[in-house]
Amino acid sequence: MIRNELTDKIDGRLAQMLSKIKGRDFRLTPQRLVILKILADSKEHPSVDEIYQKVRSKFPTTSIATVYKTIALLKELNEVLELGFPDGSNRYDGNRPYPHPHAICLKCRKILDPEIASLDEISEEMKQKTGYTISSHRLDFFGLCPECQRKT
Amino acid sequence: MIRNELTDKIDGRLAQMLSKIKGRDFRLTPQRLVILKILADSKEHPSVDEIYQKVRSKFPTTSIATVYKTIALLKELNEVLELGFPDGSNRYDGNRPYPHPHAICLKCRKILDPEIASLDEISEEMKQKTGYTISSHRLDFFGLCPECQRKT
DNA sequence: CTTCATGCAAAACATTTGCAGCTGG
DNA sequence: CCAGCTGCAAATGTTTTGCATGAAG
Repeated sequence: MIRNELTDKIDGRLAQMLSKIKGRDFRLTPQRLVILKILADSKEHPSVDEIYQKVRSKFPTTSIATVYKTIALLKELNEVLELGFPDGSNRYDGNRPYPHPHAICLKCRKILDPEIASLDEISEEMKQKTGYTISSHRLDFFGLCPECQRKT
Repeated sequence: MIRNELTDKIDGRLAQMLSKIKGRDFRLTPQRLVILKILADSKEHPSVDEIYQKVRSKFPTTSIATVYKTIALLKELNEVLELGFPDGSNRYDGNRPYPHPHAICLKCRKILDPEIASLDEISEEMKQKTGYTISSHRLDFFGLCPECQRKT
């Protein structure tokens, strides 16, 4: 069996999701399992429709309501991060379900998750200047990815 | 005539919007002027519906389509910042129509615009790590405002 | 006068909900 | 078994669009 850091991490995410599901009396249906797998390995930050199409390729009668309901469940369990956009083109990250910065290409919509230091500093400064308690954040940078820069 | 830094700034924003409007062959209707004024002085980051209600108190026959169309125009002219949220509760800032950080209360939805240093650093780090060109960003912190903390 | 803007209603979307029937545990 | 899930369709809520009428410049 082939094992490496990457597959271990994905398996870890799926296992984590499964344990949360079983923790309460939620059920593991075949459709749900497929959706969990897609999201656990969601480096491309898929949209609802992309998830829907993938599930249907395995279970053609699946309804989009099931996809939405499963995502809603995972959001409740804090096992998926929702990246909402004003135009409704929402994207989901089940691989890193906690707030983190994104680089978003305005042309091809590719999303990267770079590691950025010093976010804690800003968070602290924010607390002090506003008096708000900070429980989460959203940090997105918009521009052109290297590939789309070349094509322009 | 009473003048101070604040009213000057607001008047400045309105004047800026008006000059952009007249710059091309866009027309200045009474409804449009009211919407511009509301947005130029939008420290509360109003929603579409809040703007709609205010305009209707002055011009009762105004349609919500006109509000949407005017906002779309201002977005094109880069004279309003749209803060979109996944649940469709979008908010607008015509006072500072450029990207800047927000502190958003999860309970009462009050939004503050604190001045935060060192965002440029992060932007630079982002460029270097992703290879993206960065043309804009979005930085929101979510938590409870001081008032809602007291009530909890 | 000649566009462009308004206001209305319909359309377009994404997402949610209600419910009968199905099924995982 | 039976509570929870699925799939369908209808409902919801927001934003957009088409078009006839109205008004800014």
